[in-house]
Amino acid sequence: MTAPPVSTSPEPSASSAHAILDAAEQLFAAHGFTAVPIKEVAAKAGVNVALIYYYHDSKEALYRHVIERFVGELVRRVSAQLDAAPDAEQAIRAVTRAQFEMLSSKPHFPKLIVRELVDYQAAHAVGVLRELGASLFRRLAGIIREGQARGTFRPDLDPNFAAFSTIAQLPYFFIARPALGVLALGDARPFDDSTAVDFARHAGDFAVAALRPTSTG
Amino acid sequence: MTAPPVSTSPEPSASSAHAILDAAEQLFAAHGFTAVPIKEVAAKAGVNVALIYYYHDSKEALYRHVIERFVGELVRRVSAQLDAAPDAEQAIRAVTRAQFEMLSSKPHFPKLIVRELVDYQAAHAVGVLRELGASLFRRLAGIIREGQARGTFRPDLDPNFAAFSTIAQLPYFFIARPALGVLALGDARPFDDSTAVDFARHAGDFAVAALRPTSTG
DNA sequence: GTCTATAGGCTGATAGAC
DNA sequence: GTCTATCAGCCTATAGAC
Repeated sequence: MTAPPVSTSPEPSASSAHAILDAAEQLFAAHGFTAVPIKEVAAKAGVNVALIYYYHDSKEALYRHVIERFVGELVRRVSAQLDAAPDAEQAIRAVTRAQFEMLSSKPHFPKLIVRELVDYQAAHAVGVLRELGASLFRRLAGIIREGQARGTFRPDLDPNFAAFSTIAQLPYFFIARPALGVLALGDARPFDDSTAVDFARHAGDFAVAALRPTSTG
Repeated sequence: MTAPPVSTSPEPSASSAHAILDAAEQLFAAHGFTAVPIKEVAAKAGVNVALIYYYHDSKEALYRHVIERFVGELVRRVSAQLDAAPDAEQAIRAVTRAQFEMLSSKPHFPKLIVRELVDYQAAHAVGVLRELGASLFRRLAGIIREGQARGTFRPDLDPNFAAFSTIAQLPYFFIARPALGVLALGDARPFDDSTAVDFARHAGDFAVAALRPTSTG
């Protein structure tokens, strides 16, 4: 999870390349693409501005590379969790758990994703989103559909919609987190980490509860 | 809902003031605060740049005024829907319905809200968010808590969390909408309006299903 | 209230030395 | 690979005429 020690003989530069991507990822997530001058990326990465243009054709290309890198990691992590789930209900919980691990280990991820979604019209990451969709979203929807066929899940919910309602909870929680203290408590203090842990468990519970057949019908 | 005809005798300027706010609202939502030059706001509003500084102290002040205006309207609309709901289950559906009406009548709203949330740390709208929280979120959580006390809702879910899971669905749907076609269908074409109507109904169903007691426990 | 004209700073990007 | 030096353009904001 931490940056691995890089081979020091032929390409002593690879660490700079990583540093640039890391700095850009954090800054773009925190303040947005246009709000961050490359000068600032360079400063945070501890390199010169010109070096960024050595690795990337333009500021926008840098942004695209950042998006591609982190969406790739997101796909890998969640896929691994899904592979290990024994049944449909466990799979639902596995998805929210994987989301939580991802979001809390890299707290700026949801911001980046959401910024990308909001700016989508103008945007960069279509190919990368297609990959994300194929490997994750459709897989989750398929699991729900299967559960419905076997009778463990209620049949009246649309599987695509249910999948979306399931995955929407945690990203939106992390985005809204700074405002949540105000919303729920009338207080400016943001929720602490244990609240996030609790909400992650809740998100699994909520989705499973929605998918189970009801007594009242 | 449309701009009301303004008194034309003493202040013929009020229409310019409105035009500026309208233009800024749309542009900031579509492209973000830093990405939009005031020059562009002026052009879209059909006025001169200097006039914007006549009404607003700075670009950031203009942004704050935009946020305050539309959050006020959001609060008013959702409150009205909640007032009319006869019972807890209807109230849940009323919230998602009000969200849907708001979001589809002003499609750029969720973008603005989310941008504001993402940029929150640096941010502007604390007071306005507190108002939103008091009148809407806590009211919804209270309704859920009441339903639990009466036995119509399952008691094991946290009322605040359940309220959040409920309201997260629709904003996130509208934000992710341009990507949804890709996610679900592997196709770049975005969902049409009837899909949004269907999802709004689903969001109510999903939340109510999650809150009802289950047969399996 | 509304405009024209303009200042001054910062930004993305490149050329070229090492 | 990495840096120094530099430019042209755009951006926020103001002064002042009408």
